Formats: sequence, C-alpha cells, structure tokens
Amino acid sequence: MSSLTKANPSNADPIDALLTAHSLRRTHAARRVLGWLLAHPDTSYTHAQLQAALADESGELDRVTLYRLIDRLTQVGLLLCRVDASRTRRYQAMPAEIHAIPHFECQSCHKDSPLSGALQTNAQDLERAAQTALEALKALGYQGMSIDFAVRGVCADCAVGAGA
Amino acid sequence: MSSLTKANPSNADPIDALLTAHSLRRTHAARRVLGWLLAHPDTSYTHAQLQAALADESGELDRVTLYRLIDRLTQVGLLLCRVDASRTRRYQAMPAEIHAIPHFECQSCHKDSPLSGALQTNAQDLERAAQTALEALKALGYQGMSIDFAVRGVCADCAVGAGA
DNA sequence: CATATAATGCAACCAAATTGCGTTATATAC
DNA sequence: GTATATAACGCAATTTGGTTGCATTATATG
Repeated sequence: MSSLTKANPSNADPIDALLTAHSLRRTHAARRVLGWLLAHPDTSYTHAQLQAALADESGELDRVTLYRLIDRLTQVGLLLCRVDASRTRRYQAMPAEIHAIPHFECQSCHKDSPLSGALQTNAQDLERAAQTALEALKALGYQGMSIDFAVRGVCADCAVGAGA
Repeated sequence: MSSLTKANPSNADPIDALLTAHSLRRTHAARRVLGWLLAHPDTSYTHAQLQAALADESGELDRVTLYRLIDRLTQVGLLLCRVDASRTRRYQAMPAEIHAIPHFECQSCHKDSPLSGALQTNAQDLERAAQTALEALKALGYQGMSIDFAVRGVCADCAVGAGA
C-alpha cells in the first residue's frame, strides 16, 4: 500500500488524505482536530471539551478558529454534529457503521438514558428499519449519515415523584 | 356555563384542572401559556414567539417569568420541549397521539426535510417500531412522551456540490 | 518562486437562557 | 373571611455558546 514514495503527498497520512479528499487545507489545526476525533470515534465532544483536550497536547488553539474548523469538517460530512439536551453542539467523527441507539431524555430530571432491557427488542426493530432507510438515502446520493432516535417525556422516577 | 357556582373551582376549566392535577398554581400566566399551547397543538413555539403571541392578546409577560413557567410546565410533562437545529428550545403541548416523523438534517445547507417518497415505507416501519417501544415505556410508568427521529448527514445536493 | 486565497487569531458583538433578590399573588390553615 | 407560608412574579445583572469583521499568516497552485 501507499508506496509510490510520495508522488502523491496528500495520501501519505490518512488524515491528510481525508482533508484533501474533501478539498480542505491540511493545516495544523485541522490535522489535530480531525486526528483527535478519529482517535476517539465513539465519543462526542463539545467545542469547549475539544479545545481543552487539544490544548493539553500541544499548545493553545483559538476559540474562533476551532469553531470555524469544526464547522468546515461538519459541512463536508467528516464530523457528525448534534445538539444535546442542554443546547450545546457535540461533535464526533462521522461513524462508518450506523446504529441508532434509542435513548430517553427526561424533561424533569434531565437524565439521558439508553433504551435497553425490555425495549431492546423494539430497539432492534427500530435499528433494522433505520438501516433500510439509510440504504435508501445512500442510493439517493446522501453522504455521511447518522441516526438519532430520541424519546422525550417524564421518566418513571420523576412521574411518581410528581404524583401526576 | 361553569354552573355549580364554583363548588369545585379547580375543575371548572380544563386548563385549571390540568394545572392542579400537576400541582401547579393557577396563575394568570400559567393559564394563558398553557391555554395558548393547547389551542395550537400542532405547532411548537420558541420562548420569544410565545412571548410575542401572548403579548398581543392581553398585555405583557415578563421574559424570565415565561422562562420559568414553561420550565415548570415541561417538567411535569404538560409541554414537550425540543431543541431545534439552531439550538433554540421549542415548546408545544404534549401530544396525546404520538407519531415519529423521520426527518433529515443536512449538515451543509442546514435544510431540514421530512423523509418521504421512497423512504415512506421504512418510515412507516419505523413509526410502528417506535409505537411499540412507547407502549413498553408507558407500561413502565413513563409519561407524556414524544418521539424524535432524525437522520443527520450531507444531502445529495450538497454532496455533489462539494464533490466529495 | 510568485501569488491568489483559505485559514488563523484577536476584539467586539449577539441571542438565549440563568441567577439573585425583593415583591406579589396563590393556596392553605385557622 | 382573615392570616400566613410559600410559590410565582418581575426586574437587573450575568453567563454561556456562538458569530462577525478584519487584519495577518499559511497553504496550495501556476
């Protein structure tokens, strides 16, 4: 693999390759951010968390630069961006394999829990249906997709507490 | 109407009944907000929109009061609160009948479109699976629930444009 | 190597939402 | 009906997450 010395320097590093493939410049910041997120594929980070994480490694990183960078990475589909319950954006490397993990957000205690156990069965049904939908979208030219399945309401604990 | 003079004042009005049922005080503001949202059940409103809508009707309504009020109504499950793509919270009366309308959010052009057409079929599968999941949750004591099903990625238009 | 332009970094700005606290209104006990 | 504990109100000030403008620097391209 690779070989060809570096006739095509953009492909020397997988991260660089991704950047050029999406016509983004291979800057230090871009490499660091994308590198970090690819190295932590199963977690999503807020802008603040990212800034902190990257600052630890090798110096500072400007707030605004980071904002604009993750914006660009998101627009080309390299990152997945979602807004969490507390209205903050969370970023993570766009997953290759997609599974919709259904979760429940309690509007009272604000806990966010995965739907498991008794619901696992329908969760699987959901995931299967979701997969089919995704295939259809891919066929239509949609790219870099992820599924978010959220149930919102009042959890059992809070419901009994409030005595509704 | 009303009748019965007001032997049971809390049940005279359906809105008052809801408030007391959730141990909330029947204040002017609470009546107005809940009344408005119940009268417009299929739309969700931002805090600002709500404030404007209610100001038109009968005087002003304090920003912070409104914030705290919709908070309370949400916590007891009378309102559904979701965060839209532009990170603003949107409130609406908690729907009795639940249907998860799958939608696609493009991370590039930020368009938010319902999944229809070719996807309608799996959309229906999804909705069925979701309904089953909800039944299970209800049986466990969860209350006032709504489903949000979102696919995020880069839409076909943006994908060709960016030439990924 | 020259140069067009994408990305950076700093300051100022913005909107949505939160906190603190004194005042008012609602519910409850008498 | 009147007293009173406390929930809700309303105003000012603050915080947070994000954006805009613009001069400077770095990257890619001829």
